[in-house]
Amino acid sequence: MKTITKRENDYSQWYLDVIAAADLAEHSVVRGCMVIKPYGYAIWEKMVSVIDSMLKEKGVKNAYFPIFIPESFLEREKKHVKGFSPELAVVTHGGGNKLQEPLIVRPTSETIIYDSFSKWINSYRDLPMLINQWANVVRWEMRPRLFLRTTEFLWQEGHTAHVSLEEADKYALDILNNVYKRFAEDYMAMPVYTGQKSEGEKFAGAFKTYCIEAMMQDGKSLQAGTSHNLSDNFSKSFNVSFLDETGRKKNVFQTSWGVSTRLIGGLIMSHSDDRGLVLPPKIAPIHVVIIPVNPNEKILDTIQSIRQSLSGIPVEVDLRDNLNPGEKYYEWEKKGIPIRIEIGPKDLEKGEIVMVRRDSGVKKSCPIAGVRLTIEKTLLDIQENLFLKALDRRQKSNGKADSWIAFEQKIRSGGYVFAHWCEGEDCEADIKKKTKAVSRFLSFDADEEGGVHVCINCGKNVVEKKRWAFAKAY
RNA sequence: CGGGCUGUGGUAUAACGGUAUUACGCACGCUUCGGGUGCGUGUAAUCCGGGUUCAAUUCCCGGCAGCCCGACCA
Repeated sequence: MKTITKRENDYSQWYLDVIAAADLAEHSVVRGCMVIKPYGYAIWEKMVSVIDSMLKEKGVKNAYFPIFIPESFLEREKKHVKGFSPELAVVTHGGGNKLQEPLIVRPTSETIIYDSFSKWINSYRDLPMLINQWANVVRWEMRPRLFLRTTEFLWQEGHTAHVSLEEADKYALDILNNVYKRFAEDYMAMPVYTGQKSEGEKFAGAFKTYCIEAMMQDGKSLQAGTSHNLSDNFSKSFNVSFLDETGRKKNVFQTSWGVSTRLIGGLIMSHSDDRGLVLPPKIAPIHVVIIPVNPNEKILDTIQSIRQSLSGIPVEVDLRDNLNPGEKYYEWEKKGIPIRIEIGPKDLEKGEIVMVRRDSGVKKSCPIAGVRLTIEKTLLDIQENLFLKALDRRQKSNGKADSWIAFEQKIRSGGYVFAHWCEGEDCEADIKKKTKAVSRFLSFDADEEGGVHVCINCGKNVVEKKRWAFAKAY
């Protein structure tokens, strides 16, 4: 079996090793695509079910739209098509004939959904319209990376229409803060910053792009989710309009927002160690694995009763007789199962089991009688511990810079660097060229600083009182 | 798409241009079982297409794919 070891220079290899060892996914024969294996998919299903119910609580309805988008649809919004055209997969033939108009395999569904919106929305009474789609999309990226950037990926894309720009903006932020941030932090135990993207990093066609952004263990930042205020950019080109209370025709204001299978990449990069994956309980498909040691009938009976007392908690009992206990320990550790229970003759004599935590590796005996309570408490504790560990790591790698020299140095050592910046697109490109880092966000939580500030790179006077976050990114 | 490295059973590896090595895995049997038991028997491979050669895993060209570095990005 592969030994997983994190080294500075082949972090990517470590990441791939974790994916392989945990049996999450593998490369497909199709360039840039991946096969998500059952265990990896179970994690995705868990994410889907949580996010889906959070969205439904907000009144969002699920729907489904075609995978094919007529080329002319994409061309209606100029910035949109310009942003996406380099990475489109195009279908030119169907039924053995050349198509009159090429069909694009959706890279995102704004255009085809807004075509429907234009038919569905007539009155202010139809608003807000809140639609979500769970789907696959295709973007022909230059450099694919399992989970983080694959040619085809799974996601949810939400699309809403509102009566005013203010309402749309509020909604985009509501999803960001109350769905995405909450999911990332409370379920994935992955601390995120919320903020706004720079002009250069904005979604193609958006008025404003908001994001949640997480710091990975190797000091790079991952955009884990985005929410866009599209203003009326798309509704103008797709003629999505309504009559208001006074009978006046107006264009709607729209939002779109999405998270993808990239979240799984974020999960791996946030918590995994040299033994493999580490899953926060709220995402783990299995919470507890029970491994009998030298099992006899009595032990099997005890396991049955423990299992019953744990009803409602997903438990797996590993009864395979062709493996040693030790081999099983390694295997389940690689898969990131939060708690392992060992039970053998010696434990049974004492009326105890051995409980081992995946996050800390701490091993301890506890009485069978109170096992449910202990497990429940430990699961909560693991969930919290993983979040705090990740938060602590982020805090330690954070830095501030007030001079270019300090900026360059801090970028090199990884983590976020907070600095004053002029927000110029050319300036951003220049910073990227010099340091490989880009602006990640203007944090909503950042403090406004008084006094006069100059741009970290070009030295121009800066109006914005908050510092931008810069980092290398995926 | 540019620069670098690489492509051999399921995985990891070996082979001066000459019968494709070894380990793990997998299957079966026995043996073990508190952190990767031991033994035996089996199973299975040169990315694709050209070229040079009596002979190509090895040399050359092209393609495809992976990894790293740029540009792109959820």
